[in-house]
Amino acid sequence: MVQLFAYFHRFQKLSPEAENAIAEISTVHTIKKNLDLQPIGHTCRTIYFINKGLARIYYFKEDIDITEGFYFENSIIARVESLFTGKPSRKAIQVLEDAEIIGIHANSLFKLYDQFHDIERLFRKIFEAAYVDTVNRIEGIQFHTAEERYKALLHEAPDVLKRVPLKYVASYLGITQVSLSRIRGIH
Amino acid sequence: MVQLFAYFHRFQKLSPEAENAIAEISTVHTIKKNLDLQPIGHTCRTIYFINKGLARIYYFKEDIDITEGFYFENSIIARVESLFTGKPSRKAIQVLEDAEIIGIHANSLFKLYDQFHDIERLFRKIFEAAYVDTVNRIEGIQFHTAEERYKALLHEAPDVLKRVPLKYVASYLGITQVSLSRIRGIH
DNA sequence: CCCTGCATTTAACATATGATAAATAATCAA
DNA sequence: TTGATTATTTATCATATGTTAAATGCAGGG
Repeated sequence: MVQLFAYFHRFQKLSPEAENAIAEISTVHTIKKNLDLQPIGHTCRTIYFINKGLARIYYFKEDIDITEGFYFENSIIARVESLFTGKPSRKAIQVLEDAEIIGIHANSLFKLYDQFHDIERLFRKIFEAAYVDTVNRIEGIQFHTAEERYKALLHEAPDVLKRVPLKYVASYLGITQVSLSRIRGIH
Repeated sequence: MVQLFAYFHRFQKLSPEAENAIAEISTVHTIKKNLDLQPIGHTCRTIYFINKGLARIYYFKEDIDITEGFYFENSIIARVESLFTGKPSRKAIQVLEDAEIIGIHANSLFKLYDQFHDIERLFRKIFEAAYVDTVNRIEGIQFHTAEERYKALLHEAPDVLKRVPLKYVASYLGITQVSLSRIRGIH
């Protein structure tokens, strides 16, 4: 849990009582490469933190596997469109390397919000930051060619290209795998 | 302010004291069509609520005007990538119809978070919902043709096409105005 | 009411990306 | 190591969207 609380601390200082309360509703999972941490069709009731490994959120659009995002060590991963609405998610979380992941039980966490103002504040800040990332990502998608998007990824998150199969990267960039391969070929 | 508090109430019940505190840091502006409510290059320190009218957030990418989003009556508008980071925004807010808008002073609001837990909770929920909208929008962009995106907009937000000049709609959809016109031509 | 300046459409051509198929390359289990 | 499976690249052709230019339509100010 050390890693998790160090991550939290960057957003918000917590009282020891608050940390304990979070620890009590959290469990550590080890999960093998390529397995789904959360399946399609179930409501998201867990917020995950990645200690070790790498995961993606994906869904199917007309039988085509589309990656919505990649998530690395020391980051939070959750299907927020389900977590914050209570609706079942059409998305799944898949682990792309053998991973160690902390799951925080969301309903219990939301109850802690009443008791610990600093916990509510912590997660407010975490999701505000994630919101900002998402807004910035739209800007990246909206008016760039596939090649520009590839180069931006190469520059901003080279780890994705080192650790993730290209077939998953292509849909993340909004193109086919064949196009991605062509773009890489040009250099 | 009635409209504003009715909107808030849909997310979170507030105490009368909390409502008063918000009212005290809020001011009503009337602003003429086509004027910028907030210019490019300044840090966002105000959260706006639209009582009447219609606005967009836009920016320039290599001299091309790009619309990031449209915002109608009874909604919140803010340049969150500046509001939540304190960095200057490369984006502006422009009013597209004569408008009446409530501005909430952000720094004062954030101070109220300490005093009124329910205000912090209110805005946590508001921005969680906005975050979900943004995540869903990425899904809409990622793997649809321009024609599909146009039809989706026609279906989900026909008001945009009725009230907004098409030149602004095109960049919102991630295409040129000529392409949009062609797509509309086919029906 | 008529200009004048924008907004929108139409047309012709250029290009990036998609689709399909086939060839290599890499991975993994036996 | 071998063979089977999966991932990636390469090639060809089709098509959607971009680019530029011109034509048409529309709105606001005098």
